Amino acid sequence: MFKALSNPNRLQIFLQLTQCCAPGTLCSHDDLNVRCVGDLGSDLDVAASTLSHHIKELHRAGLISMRRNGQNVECWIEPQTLHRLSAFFATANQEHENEAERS
Amino acid sequence: MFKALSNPNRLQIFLQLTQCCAPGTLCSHDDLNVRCVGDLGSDLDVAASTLSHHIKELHRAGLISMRRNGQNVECWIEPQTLHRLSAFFATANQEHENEAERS
DNA sequence: TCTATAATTCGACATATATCGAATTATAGA
DNA sequence: TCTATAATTCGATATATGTCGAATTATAGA
Repeated sequence: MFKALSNPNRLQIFLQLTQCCAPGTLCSHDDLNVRCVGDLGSDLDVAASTLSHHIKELHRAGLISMRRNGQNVECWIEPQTLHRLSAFFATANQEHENEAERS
Repeated sequence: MFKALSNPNRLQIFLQLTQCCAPGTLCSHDDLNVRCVGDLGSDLDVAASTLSHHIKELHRAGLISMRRNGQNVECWIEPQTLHRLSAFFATANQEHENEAERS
């Protein structure tokens, strides 16, 4: 899970899929951030094979889903995993909130 | 940041420091989870040198703080970093919350 | 059916990481 | 000052990871 996000290129891909709309806004149904593999790698400067490898890692970690659509393979965030991740840190943070305030 | 959490042993150390009290409870001032290096490695089955290395990595990533106290070096969670991490995923998750509900 | 594009698989290789043991440093206490 | 304990540093090493290019597969369209 964290291993999948530990590589800068993979984190970048993850972020691109996460930030589908303006921060704080809910993604509308048809505004879903579905991007094809090539698109995700367009500003990444890695070979296609490397890109494919990273996408696969993110998928294996359960962070993204993918589906072939013609020549393209579309990717999107796996919302449940994102939710679990969010809940995990929220819980951890709650216990330490009073400490953070103190500085 | 995520690289620091990507190693199972380091994640374990991080979790030990995070879970200072019952989930959902606020750590009281004097209940702060401060643990010395050796203590953190006691159920980890790695050499002292390896443990030291991992602690250093967590520190370099800003996830923990440390201070020498006599023979021991005490470690604790860096609450600000935990807060930022929590906020990051909370924001990301908010945009995808409606998707998660759909399944 | 042929061609172009998107993506994946595979093998090779350089670099990064995790790990250890030995030596060293810091400190407490006898 | 000597000894024991906690921790760190250092060098060595095995394994994991990121990367590439070439070959392959999947699909759309001419």
